[in-house]
Amino acid sequence: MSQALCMPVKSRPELQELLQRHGVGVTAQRLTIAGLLFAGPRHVSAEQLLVELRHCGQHVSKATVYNTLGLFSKVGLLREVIADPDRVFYDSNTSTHQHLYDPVSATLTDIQSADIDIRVLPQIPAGMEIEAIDIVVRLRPGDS
Amino acid sequence: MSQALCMPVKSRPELQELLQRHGVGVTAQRLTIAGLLFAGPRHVSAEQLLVELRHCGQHVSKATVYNTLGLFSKVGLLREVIADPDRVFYDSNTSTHQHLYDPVSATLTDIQSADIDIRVLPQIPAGMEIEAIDIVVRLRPGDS
DNA sequence: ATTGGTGCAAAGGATTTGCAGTCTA
DNA sequence: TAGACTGCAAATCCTTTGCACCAAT
Repeated sequence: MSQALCMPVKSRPELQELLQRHGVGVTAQRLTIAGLLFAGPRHVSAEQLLVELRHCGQHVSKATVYNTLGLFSKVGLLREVIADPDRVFYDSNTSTHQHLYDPVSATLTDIQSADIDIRVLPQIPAGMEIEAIDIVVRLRPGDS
Repeated sequence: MSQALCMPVKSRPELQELLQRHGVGVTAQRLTIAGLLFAGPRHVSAEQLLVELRHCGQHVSKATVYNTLGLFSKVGLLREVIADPDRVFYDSNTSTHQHLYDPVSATLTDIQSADIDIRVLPQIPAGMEIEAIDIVVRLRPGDS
């Protein structure tokens, strides 16, 4: 993680606006986390984020990391990705796209929308509607 | 769960063959579990299966349920479905198909292959190959 | 002052593991 | 009998919660 991502929080008014626009109260911890996540497209688990924060010398408690990731997801700043039974990943790219998953390195990668073409028209049970269509292409080490 | 599924295990030689064919040692507990799962297409979590076993008056320990589901998945008798961060589902239908997931009732439903059309051609990282393509259509209560 | 947010530690729930006893082949 | 399998409980790991303290309105 580059040093730039550890930059002090006050110098980033655009992050404050981002949180406010989503109805999220602005706090130092949330700005720090936002600074790490919204610097670009990222796929992180709570544990990974916690480690990054420690590397930056920032102290945010584990509970706050979980609460913040959950909150950000709820308001649409993040997208939860369920690809591994052992941990939830959070994707800072909330636009519609799909994923490649390598269970060995526990790494998610985006699939470019040009590389995937889905048409789903299942019968949805009465009173239900589609919330999302999640595709995970699971990888394994090649034969070669 | 119908009474028939709780039927004694010894009277079902086809299940013994099924396990043997997959290189799995035959034991009473595995036959009991197989009897419940392979009576038809099913989507169960470990906890649900444990409850069913109790209803049948069969006693299988929690550890054995987990171990057996893991073993059956490894040898291809079951397919793991990662749709909910809180529990793994096991699908007794191992042929290629996809799922609808209702988080409210924690219920998985098959999507008929006629109702879905996918074309994926992502760039796979060198030395990797596709293990599986998993699609989960996530449902929510309708607006109506 | 009141409300919301944070930290810490404890609680929770799913899954795994260690080990002694039991069953299969 | 030797190796595999099971049960039970304890241990783990991820995540949530309870509660006292701090910050902002």
